[in-house]
Amino acid sequence: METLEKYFSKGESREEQSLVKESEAFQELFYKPNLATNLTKAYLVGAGYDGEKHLAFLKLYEPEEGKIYIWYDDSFHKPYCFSKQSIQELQLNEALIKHEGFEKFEEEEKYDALEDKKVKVTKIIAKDPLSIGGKPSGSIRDILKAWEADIKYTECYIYDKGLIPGMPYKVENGKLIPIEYSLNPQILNAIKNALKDDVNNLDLLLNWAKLLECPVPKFLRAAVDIEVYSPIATRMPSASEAEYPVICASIVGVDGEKKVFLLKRENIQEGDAPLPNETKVIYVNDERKLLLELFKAMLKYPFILTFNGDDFDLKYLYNRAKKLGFPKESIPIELGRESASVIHGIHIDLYKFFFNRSIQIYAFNQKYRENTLDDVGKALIQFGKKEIQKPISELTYSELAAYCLTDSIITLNLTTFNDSLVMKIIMALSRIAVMPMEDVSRQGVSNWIRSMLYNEHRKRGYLIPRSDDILSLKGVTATEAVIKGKKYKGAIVVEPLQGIHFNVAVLDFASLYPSIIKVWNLGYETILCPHEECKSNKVPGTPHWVCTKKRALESLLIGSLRDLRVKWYKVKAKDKTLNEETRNLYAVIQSALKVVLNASYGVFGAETFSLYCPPVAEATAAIGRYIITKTIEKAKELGVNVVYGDTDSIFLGNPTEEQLKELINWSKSTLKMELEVDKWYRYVALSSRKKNYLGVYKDGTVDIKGLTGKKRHIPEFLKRAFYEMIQILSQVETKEEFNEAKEKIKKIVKDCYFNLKNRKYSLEDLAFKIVISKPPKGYVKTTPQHVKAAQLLESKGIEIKPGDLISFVKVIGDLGVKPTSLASIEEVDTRKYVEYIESTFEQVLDALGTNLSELIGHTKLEAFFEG
DNA sequence: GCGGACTGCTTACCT
DNA sequence: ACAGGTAAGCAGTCCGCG
Repeated sequence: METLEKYFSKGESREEQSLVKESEAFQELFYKPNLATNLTKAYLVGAGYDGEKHLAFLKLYEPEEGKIYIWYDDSFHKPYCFSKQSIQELQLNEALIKHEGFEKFEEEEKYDALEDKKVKVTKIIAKDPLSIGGKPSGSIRDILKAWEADIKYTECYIYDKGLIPGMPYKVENGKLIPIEYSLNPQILNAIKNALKDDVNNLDLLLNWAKLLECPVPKFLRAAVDIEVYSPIATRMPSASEAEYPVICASIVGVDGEKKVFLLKRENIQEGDAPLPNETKVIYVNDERKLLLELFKAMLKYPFILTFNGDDFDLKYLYNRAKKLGFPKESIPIELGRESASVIHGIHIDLYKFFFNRSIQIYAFNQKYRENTLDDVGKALIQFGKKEIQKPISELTYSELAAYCLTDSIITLNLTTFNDSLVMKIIMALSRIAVMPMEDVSRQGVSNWIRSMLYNEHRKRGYLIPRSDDILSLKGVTATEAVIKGKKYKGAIVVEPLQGIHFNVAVLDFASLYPSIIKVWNLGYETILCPHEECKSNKVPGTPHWVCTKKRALESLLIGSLRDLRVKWYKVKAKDKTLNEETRNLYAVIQSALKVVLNASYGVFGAETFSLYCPPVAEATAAIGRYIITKTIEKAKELGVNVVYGDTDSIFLGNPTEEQLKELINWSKSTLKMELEVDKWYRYVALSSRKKNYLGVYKDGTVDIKGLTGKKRHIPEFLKRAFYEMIQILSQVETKEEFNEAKEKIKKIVKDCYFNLKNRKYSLEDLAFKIVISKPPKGYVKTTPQHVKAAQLLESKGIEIKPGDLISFVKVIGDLGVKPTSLASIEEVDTRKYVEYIESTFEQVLDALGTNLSELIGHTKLEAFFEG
């Protein structure tokens, strides 16, 4: 049996016994920033505002030393906003003139894109950011109609100085100088060549390429995790109260350092849970010492990673340290309203990053479904949380250490796997969004796009429009949505032609909506523009028109990013002549671009987007409908059988190469849209349902879309039976072979039914697993089954939070359901499960031109087997 | 008082 | 806090029924 002895660093642990004089110990933690006076190469990773010095500052990361340097603004840049009133008029505004934060006026000329004309504006300069906006009342933006008054000051600073977060800079005698990155001539030529069709915005495009191709440094980082004592096992201690002691903390560095700090408590056994070899286990008698040592260890790493550190770990540490009498300056943590930062560097909360829906779907292809460290870890690095059988507070020292350490290891590894993929994505997004890493990793895609567009406005001297002005000028939609309560009509789904179709080509438009925004010049300034002569340039299917005189910034930016992704990064990511590392890099960039592009249409229809402009979104969707409709017409004209289509794709039954070529060329020349062959199926099984099909590729791999058997809430036993059926269908090559397949499917259904009736399946197999999206009390209109189950769990004292996965089985009785953990196999309502078997299989049999009753010869499974 | 038709709610999915 | 469209199952309501 191994004991913890070997992990002890004997000397250190003796030292722990006698606490150094406290004040001296705290002194060690007092943060002394490294000031940037001369640096040869450092990356811009953060920005802030120093309230005492009244100066903006930047955080520059020097990767050779692994240190962060602080650089203070040397231009006396001040926060400001704009007014359309003249200085003379504003002079009469007493509240403004006498405002304690007001400094001075300056006259400026800006381009007002909403009106398409130059405007004279007055720049109202303030002494500090809060005076512009942010005070509970009486900020300058509250006393008059102001423009650009709700941009975060650090962002404002970054845009004005032309800085790009994530890019390298040097400092010479205190002066900050960008390090120009130039593309190597070979790459430059290759890009030019790939994009030769789009010469008009080549410069913009090459500028993006420079940002994206510029190498990313290695980040000296460590993951931190803590465990807190809790008197009630099922309850998470509150981070704002920080009532209970931190009993364990771990820190795992990318340099291999692994430390676990354990608080000595009474009646806790050492235990014999194994730990990784180089782990340093440090026991302390005093919780203050534990925090002190952890803080000291954190200070060595400029980048601190956590999983939910904003809301828990760092928040808890900060509040706990204060409670234990730490002087404020000795706590290397600062709490914001919704985040926690580390004073000496950068804190990245990976929970926030992985929780981001766009990241989850487009960057990681829905590989993880729940937003727990366990689920994300298992999905991305095949490494889940340590399983524990007891509450945290009852674990032995070694179990606790192993548990806590594992969390930090997973957290760190989530940023190291695949050649630090996650760090690279964050850097790429940081550069595209012109937003520091800490913000980009916490905020959603609509804020990234906002920041990208704001920066471009500033760069070009555009006045950033107020949301209410956009809305009052261009807030109206003209189409009616199919779904009640939606703002406008969306995409078309083609009625599927039920049955089996062999040799089906699936064509789709590459990035349809971004292409539309590019080709049709869509943006808040060009839709419903003020020019009489543009009014005839109508968006099909709507009364809206689009400007013919000015190019919209959105169209320009989204268009160039789209071209770069489709024609360069996507192609290079698949280029087998490149080595794996290079290909990977291209893949990372293309997926970051994908995340941004996929949202670029939706944001215009999202009220929370600061450039919200519903007719832009409506026009995009309308043009999409026009394009797919015209394409289907053309295909039919060419004599091709269109069997299905959805939004940007059409499924063509057995087309000739000639027909495909003609259709693709027609699309390019007539619609200005790039249509391409995306997939080629050996056969597709279409039921009568939309968004619901099974496609088998020539090599036998299968695409399953929308079928019940694939949905993640369905019981495991049914999923297994479903996939057995898929396995059989994947082997079918010809029409004739379906008969044989049907026989095999019949057997699967039969087996499934008998196992169910004879209660051969475990409760786990029978469990439905449904996410509860609100707290159980939040369901006032109806009480769905998973909520009933959740209520039962709550009555047993189990905490249920939004986002939890509720596992329940269907049972006989009034409620009809029970949580899996509280049910027994005898009370299972098999009839309900039989209905599920029926409907799951019917979906596929429907497409095969048969059904269960035909297959089995009876109308109901039950009747057939019982009879 | 009960069952069928209907609407609305909720979740999971597709593009 | 990116959008709209679709499938499925269940909850709840209304209506007819001497």
